[in-house]
Amino acid sequence: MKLLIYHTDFVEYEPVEREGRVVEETEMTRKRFEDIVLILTTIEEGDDDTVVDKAVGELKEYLARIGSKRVLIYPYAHLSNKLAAPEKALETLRLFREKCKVEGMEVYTSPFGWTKALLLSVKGHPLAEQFRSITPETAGAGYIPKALVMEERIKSYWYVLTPTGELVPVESFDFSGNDGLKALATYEMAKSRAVSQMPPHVDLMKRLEIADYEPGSDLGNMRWPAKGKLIKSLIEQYVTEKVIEYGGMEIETPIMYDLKHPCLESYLNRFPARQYIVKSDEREFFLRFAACFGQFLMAHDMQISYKQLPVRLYELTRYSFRREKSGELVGLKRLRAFTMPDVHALCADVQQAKEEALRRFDLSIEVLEGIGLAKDDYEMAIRFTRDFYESNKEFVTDLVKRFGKPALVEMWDERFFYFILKWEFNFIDNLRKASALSTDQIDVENAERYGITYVDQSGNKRYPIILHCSPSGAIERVVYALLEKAYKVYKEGGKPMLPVWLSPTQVRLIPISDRFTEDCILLSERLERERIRADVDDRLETVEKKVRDAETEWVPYTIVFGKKEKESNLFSVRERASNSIRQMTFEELVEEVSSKNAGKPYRMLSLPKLLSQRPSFR
RNA sequence: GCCCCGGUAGCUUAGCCCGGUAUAGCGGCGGCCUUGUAAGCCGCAGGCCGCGGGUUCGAAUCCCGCCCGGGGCUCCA
Repeated sequence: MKLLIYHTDFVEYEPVEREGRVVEETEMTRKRFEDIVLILTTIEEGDDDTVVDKAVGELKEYLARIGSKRVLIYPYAHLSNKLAAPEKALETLRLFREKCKVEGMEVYTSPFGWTKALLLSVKGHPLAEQFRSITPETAGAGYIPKALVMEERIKSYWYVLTPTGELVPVESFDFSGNDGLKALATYEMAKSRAVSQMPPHVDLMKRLEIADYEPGSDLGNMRWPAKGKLIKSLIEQYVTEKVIEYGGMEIETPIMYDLKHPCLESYLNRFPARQYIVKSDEREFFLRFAACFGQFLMAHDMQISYKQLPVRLYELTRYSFRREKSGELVGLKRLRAFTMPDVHALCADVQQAKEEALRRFDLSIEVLEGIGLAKDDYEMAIRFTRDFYESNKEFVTDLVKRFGKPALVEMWDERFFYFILKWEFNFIDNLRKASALSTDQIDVENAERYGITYVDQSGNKRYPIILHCSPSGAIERVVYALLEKAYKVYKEGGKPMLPVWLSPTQVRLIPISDRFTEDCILLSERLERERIRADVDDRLETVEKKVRDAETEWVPYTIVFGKKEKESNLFSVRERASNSIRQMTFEELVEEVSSKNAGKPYRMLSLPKLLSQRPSFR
């Protein structure tokens, strides 16, 4: 049985002619109904009493939600290609009408067996259009992906787990001194992601020419002018280097996959209607929303011995795509196209998976630390089944102990997802909204789904456990976190800035007049040879103006260069972080900046060295 | 989809209630100043007031429709 339901302002129909041998008698007049629920009903082969009961139940529930009782039951054969025989269909339809009346609905009917002219006006609210498919087997709602049905049923139990292994129900945990965690708990448990005000990073990303909206693209697809691109590239490079150091094998895979690929179909159901679809001739492809597909398909074809485990595959996806709801997209926090480092580890068994997970946990903390986000800046959430916790308490506690702060726990009675454990680090922004940065999952399902195997000691093929980790989270989101963090500093009276290694201009040279521009250019070249990004503000502006502009650009070191500097080789270095002017030699300056760049990637400034030559991106 | 708010120069914006084709700052351009640590001075250019229609002698302003953006709600086929 199929029900296509419309909540309407009005419906009009008029019988035109008899269509089949089984026909109900009716008046040949036009009928109009105001503010009524139209139910286009198709009776299919095998529909019985239980189906009707279920349909009535669903309908009743629906009517309660929209607060209506008036229904027009309208026989409509076009929702199925396996119609019941007409006699049987009419009988079932009549039963349906009767049961609806018994349930207290105000039932109107249109005649079975007629071609009818139909005019309707559907109300514009979210529940106004509904579809139900009810079969004897399920006697349940169709058309809803399994994962979503399960998600509805999932009951979460919330706790806080302390580094000493105490598991406290969230409502009895004392959050004093753990304000960030409190914000996370509130945010998570409400399950709401909508944003109510503009977060401060949005203005910053535009003003600093880091990122901006691209009106010519879809929502959540950003443009990155030169400074932003430099910052983004540096973070990408840094994360990649750290993952390779950890043992990741960097690979690259396609961004689009066949919608009909058997392995992908069920995984796809996890995110119904959230993909971009690309049509190419007759085929349809979806744009990947994670690196999993490419890596799993690659792993499927690999020959792996137990001796090689864990095998670690790494890709930085540029991009992954998710068609997030428009209301959720603000600035860089949540995007439809994002850059995601993703490292999978294939592990022999749960024991090896746990050991590997700990390494990746430490890696994630280290990566965030290197980027400039300390443990104070984020909170941990960890999710698992009760079962897993009971038999792996020591491991779970070890994770929280390594984190060193209490963590929010979401616990389920059953395993609904493909993972048995998942943790994330959540950044809390200035609006007290949380968003996940690093994450790792222990996946016990996908190896089988994708046919990924390794050969064990006795020559048998076995399915590995797969860990899914993003050590930093989306790169764009890392930038968001850095900007939000800077704003927090500013709000508390400090000077907002990016880490020196990420600052596009690290040293700004300000010649006191154009007589010194040449000296500044030479000095900037010396700095560049030391892998320090320097530029020269050669504009015919006052020193004050140029200093001010350097400050509003968040340049970490500024040198005003004039006669004194030329003669003494001692510089007055204006340092943003300490808001002071320090006398330094060239060597001391190089030493200072280099120490902040140590262990981090370097890229040249991809902007004209002379500020007079630099166009504005906005 | 519905509700609320908005759309004026490259950017930020005044004017709108109460109709008379528009204000300022930044930025850009030109000139003066050759400058010592957060905005030097003078001048110039730049606007189909989101689009379409209506009312009116006359619309940025009032009315209707639409488009786009931000937010809320809701659905997450």
